[in-house]
Amino acid sequence: MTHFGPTVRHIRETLRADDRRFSLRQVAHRVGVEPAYLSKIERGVVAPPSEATTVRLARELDEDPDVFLALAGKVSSDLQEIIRKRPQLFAQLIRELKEAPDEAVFRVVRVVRDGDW
Amino acid sequence: MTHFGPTVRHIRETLRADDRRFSLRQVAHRVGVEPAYLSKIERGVVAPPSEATTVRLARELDEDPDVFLALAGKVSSDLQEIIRKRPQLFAQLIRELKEAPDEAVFRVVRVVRDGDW
DNA sequence: ATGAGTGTGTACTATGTATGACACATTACT
DNA sequence: AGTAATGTGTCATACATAGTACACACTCAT
Repeated sequence: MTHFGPTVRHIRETLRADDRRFSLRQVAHRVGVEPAYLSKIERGVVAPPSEATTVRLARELDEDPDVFLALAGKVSSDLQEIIRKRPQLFAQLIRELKEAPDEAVFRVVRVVRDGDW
Repeated sequence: MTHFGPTVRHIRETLRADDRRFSLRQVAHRVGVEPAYLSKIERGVVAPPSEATTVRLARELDEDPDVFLALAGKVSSDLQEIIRKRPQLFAQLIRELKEAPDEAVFRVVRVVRDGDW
């Protein structure tokens, strides 16, 4: 959808600059997919991989899994599960925060984290 | 996954008690699917339908689409899109609220709604 | 008793998702 | 120069998703 493949490639090549262990083949091997497949992913020849593979790839490249999933057009299944347990409550909250500036959302996070519930 | 089919059947049959227009066939027709398919859905013979069909079904039965989607094991794509635009922020918020009691989440909703952002 | 309306079984299909396997040409070391 | 490692093209596949189409048997109101 967005830039998933090229972004992955860029990050990997940056890491590779000072560590030869970040060749496509070696990363593919550690992530547990075929090199040809990772090659296609990075060039956007195929759609981004499954959630599980995306997360392993993120970890391997030391990136935030939620960000990688977002780039891949997905939302972590554990977040989805939380929402599904109280759909009305979370739907309302998330839609309410749609237009709110980052700072406002973050303030809410802090309120919740430090709150006395 | 959960009770999607049987729940739909129960709701439809309740509506049907005082309105014959809520037969399986007629609802299927208005929703835009084959009767045989809706029959299988209600009995759980097949998985819940697509997001679009689930929402049309919810509307037809006068139920909350987000709740129906949750029963179907899904999360509305518009919510997912909101999350994907700021994955770290929303991931943090949602995980933080995972264990919070309903009242606490609702208080947050109110704070946001009435807030001066 | 009959014709309309009802729910369901069986069979089929089209498209998408998520990869694997292998061979090949190029480039990088030693 | 020769070997090792690298990225990629082509082909194939297994499974999931999201339904349609048709025929059949039953019920129910007229």
